[in-house]
Amino acid sequence: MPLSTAFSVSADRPAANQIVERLRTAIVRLELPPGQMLSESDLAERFGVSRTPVREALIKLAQQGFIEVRPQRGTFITKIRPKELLEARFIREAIETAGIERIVGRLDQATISKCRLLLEDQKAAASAEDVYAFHRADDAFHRALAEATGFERLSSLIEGEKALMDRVRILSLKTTPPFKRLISQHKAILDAVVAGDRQKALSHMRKHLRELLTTLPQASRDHPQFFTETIDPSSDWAETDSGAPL
Amino acid sequence: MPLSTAFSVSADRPAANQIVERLRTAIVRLELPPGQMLSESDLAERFGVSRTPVREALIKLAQQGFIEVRPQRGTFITKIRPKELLEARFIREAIETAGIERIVGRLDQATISKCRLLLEDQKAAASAEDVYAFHRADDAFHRALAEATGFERLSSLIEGEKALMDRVRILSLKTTPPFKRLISQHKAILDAVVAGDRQKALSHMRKHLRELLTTLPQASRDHPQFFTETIDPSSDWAETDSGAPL
DNA sequence: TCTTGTGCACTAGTATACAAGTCGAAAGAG
DNA sequence: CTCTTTCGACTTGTATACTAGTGCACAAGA
Repeated sequence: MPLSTAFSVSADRPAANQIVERLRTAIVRLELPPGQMLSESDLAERFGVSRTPVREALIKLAQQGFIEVRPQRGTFITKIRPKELLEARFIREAIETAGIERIVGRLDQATISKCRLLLEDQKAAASAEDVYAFHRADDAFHRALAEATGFERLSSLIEGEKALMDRVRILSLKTTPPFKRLISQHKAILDAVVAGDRQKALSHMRKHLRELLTTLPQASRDHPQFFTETIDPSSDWAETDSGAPL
Repeated sequence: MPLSTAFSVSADRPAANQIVERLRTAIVRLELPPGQMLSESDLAERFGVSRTPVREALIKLAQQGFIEVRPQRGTFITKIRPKELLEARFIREAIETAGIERIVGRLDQATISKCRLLLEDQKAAASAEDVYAFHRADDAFHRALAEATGFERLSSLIEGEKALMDRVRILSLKTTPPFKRLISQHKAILDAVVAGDRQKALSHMRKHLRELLTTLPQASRDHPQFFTETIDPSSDWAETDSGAPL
């Protein structure tokens, strides 16, 4: 979403929700760069609505950590905070491995088929070099596994943590997309879960998650304006996982 | 907060935030009963402000899961959903045990002192039979351990999950407060963490968390109007933990 | 040149008015 | 009595106007 683009909202559902979705997508895709200031009145004009629904959308996005409202000063796209991403990874490892524990060897056939289909989607997106399609399929794969636990909020929680990491993921997918590696990791996780091999499933999931931010130091140096700080790859920034053995 | 009470907000900080805090406290303490309808205009009148800040407060509370907005119909305090509580417990077990893994044997002296002080607070509150004071000290204890991981969002995440369980906790604390049991569990967790006994610390934390909802079936039968469904204690409702051994 | 003040253009926060949908009670027809 | 219809009193959603605070440009003074 270039900063000058005009959008319109449909009348059949609340404008605020539509604005949330559009802005969130634009933020995650870095079309709205971190640090960028947002003007409520400007957004209202571009969306063709009044300030009220825009404000309500911004409140929601602020609670999700995507924007920061500084009273009487302005509203800004949050810069990427490496420490926050490491936390998100930690939290995801804790939750997603707990989820694995719960579903290993107990996946129903429908979920297995769904996951295998999503793996095909990922392969297709990788061949087409469609970063966003791959991204969507990746999300859906993790969500499918989370939903298989029978816990509804689990997937939305994971999605929230994922979203925080998405901007860096987009950066790295654009430069050096490790499509094949990610796909094979997903396949390994799924196979182990289906086979009921608890240790293997856990270890694959842990490895998968711990690798997600390997591009963080490089990205923070390539785009320092997007980050609150740059990360020195030689430092101990990676020593933030659970410490559990793979 | 009885339904007819009038409140006022101070002018030195955003009204919406003050309203969020007041309503949240009232909801958690069941002063605003689950299922109760809230009127924006009524709240505005009682707080002495216009509908706008009230609406913004309600949006935030809705995102936190405390209220539900049904367009053109009304805004309601959410009823307690047992399944949601079991999820919250599952998530807490995943996250808090991961936190324990990270801090076991590595607590600094300041944190240790702080935690011991909070244990004293809990004892004092138990003696005084002050449910809310105990509740606050309990929150602070878990938060202190979470913050010791060095991860800032961890404690706020835990607090969110705790808050969902708080209404049931308040119910059980009011009828049969297991103060002493909770305190000794806290002490056992802390001692094991300080001593660096990983297995013991994990097992104590797991046990502590899994016991938190033992009063859920009783509470759901005593106050069915607060719940979306009642829980049969003989059912397998408890079989929702991670399955990890104690 | 540097400092200081002053005003203007911006910001978010709040108040108020109106629009659009929902539900129930009362009125009227059979 | 029963069913139907209509009207009105609610609800949340949105638009608009106003308030109060921030910061920057720019001019006036040393």
